[in-house]
Amino acid sequence: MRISEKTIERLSVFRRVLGRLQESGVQNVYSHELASMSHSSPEIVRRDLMATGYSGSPAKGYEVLGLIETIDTVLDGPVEQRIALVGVGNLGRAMLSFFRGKRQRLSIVLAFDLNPEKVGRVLFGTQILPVDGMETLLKENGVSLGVITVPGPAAQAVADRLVAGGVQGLLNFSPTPLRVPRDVYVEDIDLTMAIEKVAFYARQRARNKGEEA
Amino acid sequence: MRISEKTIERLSVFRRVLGRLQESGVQNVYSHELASMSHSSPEIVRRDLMATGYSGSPAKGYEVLGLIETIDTVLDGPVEQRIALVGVGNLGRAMLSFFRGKRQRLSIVLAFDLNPEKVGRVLFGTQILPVDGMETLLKENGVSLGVITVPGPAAQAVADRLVAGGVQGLLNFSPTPLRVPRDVYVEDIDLTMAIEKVAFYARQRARNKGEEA
DNA sequence: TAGATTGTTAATCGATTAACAATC
DNA sequence: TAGATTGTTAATCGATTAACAATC
Repeated sequence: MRISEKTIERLSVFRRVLGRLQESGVQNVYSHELASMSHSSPEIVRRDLMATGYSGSPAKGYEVLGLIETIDTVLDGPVEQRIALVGVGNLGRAMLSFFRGKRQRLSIVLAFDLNPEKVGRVLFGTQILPVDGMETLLKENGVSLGVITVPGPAAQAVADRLVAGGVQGLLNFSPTPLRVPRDVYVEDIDLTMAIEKVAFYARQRARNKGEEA
Repeated sequence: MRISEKTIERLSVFRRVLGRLQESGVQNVYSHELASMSHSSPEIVRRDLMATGYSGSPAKGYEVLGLIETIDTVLDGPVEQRIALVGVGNLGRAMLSFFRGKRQRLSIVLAFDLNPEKVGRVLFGTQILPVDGMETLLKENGVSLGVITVPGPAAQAVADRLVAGGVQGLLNFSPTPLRVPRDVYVEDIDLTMAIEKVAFYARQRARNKGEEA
């Protein structure tokens, strides 16, 4: 079963909505309900849920609990995946606090920083390590994912070391497009771009609105 | 001229690459060069640049300086847009430091926080304000964009107040899908989702690799 | 002029939407 | 049974890719 990138993103949103439903004691949910709660369309919901292999019933819709388990299997996977974070600035700290205990099989186990003053401190349960023996530590700890929260100019060097340490996926917050081997997956989150995009569309909508009136 | 969402994203990446080229004293650049430096294809680059209305020449490619000016006109727009940030946690601080003086016509002018201990402090040149009179302050300062960096449960209430204050675009870092009027643009950045996506694809690629061998 | 690159048009691809039979 | 929703197939839409004439 091939699951598209967009489907993965939406499953993650559905998962969160389902979590809230479960807390509220809701046992079943229809596609159109899930759609309206997650800014999607019923068709999309049905299609995405089908992709996970989970089936609903025409009478009761989808079982919340079963669906959560199925989505978790898809998103989290059967094996544990360990994450290393490089760059304990504001953004790095945000990621550490965000991710503490969020997912069972997905956790940040190592945090690195170049600054000697930060090294040795413990932040959100994770000790900050020096970048010196990074490759060895990554391998020893079986780290397979990396989060890059260093300033732009340092990003490529960090990526190279993470890859050398055996990392298979990267979450890159630097604005630098990274060069990595083909079999390494990179997800870029460009904060500057995001706000520029918001600015552009807000402006455009305001203009359209003005033209309508 | 209608510019697609993806084109806007890529223009932002091109803009950054062009900035580095300019610093290096490069005056002209070909589509295939820009493509390889920004993880794109020459066709995409040509198409996106055409959308901005800027023309290259077969002999020299695109003028770096002229292109930068054109992209800035598209991304930044002709008028100043002011941003308010709500939630001065780790992520909020990261955004404040990130954005300080990055763009001429795009700046975070107000920062709000619920915590009385944080209120009054000055962070990265911005004074932290209480949420009490938010709507009035937003209007007085002509704020048109909002950045939401509060925990999930508080996000909807914050969005409502920002919209009431006249904001036309939101950058939402909370995992809560926001309900806003149609004419307000919302860009969601879901950090948990991002890392789940990386985990999923890294796992998938590792598996594909194993199957090939 | 020759060669590479540009702007432009046509073909392909994938994702979304619409339509409909199957199911509880 | 009737009605709403599901899984499935066909049609639409948009973006990417490929092909090619125009240009320096």
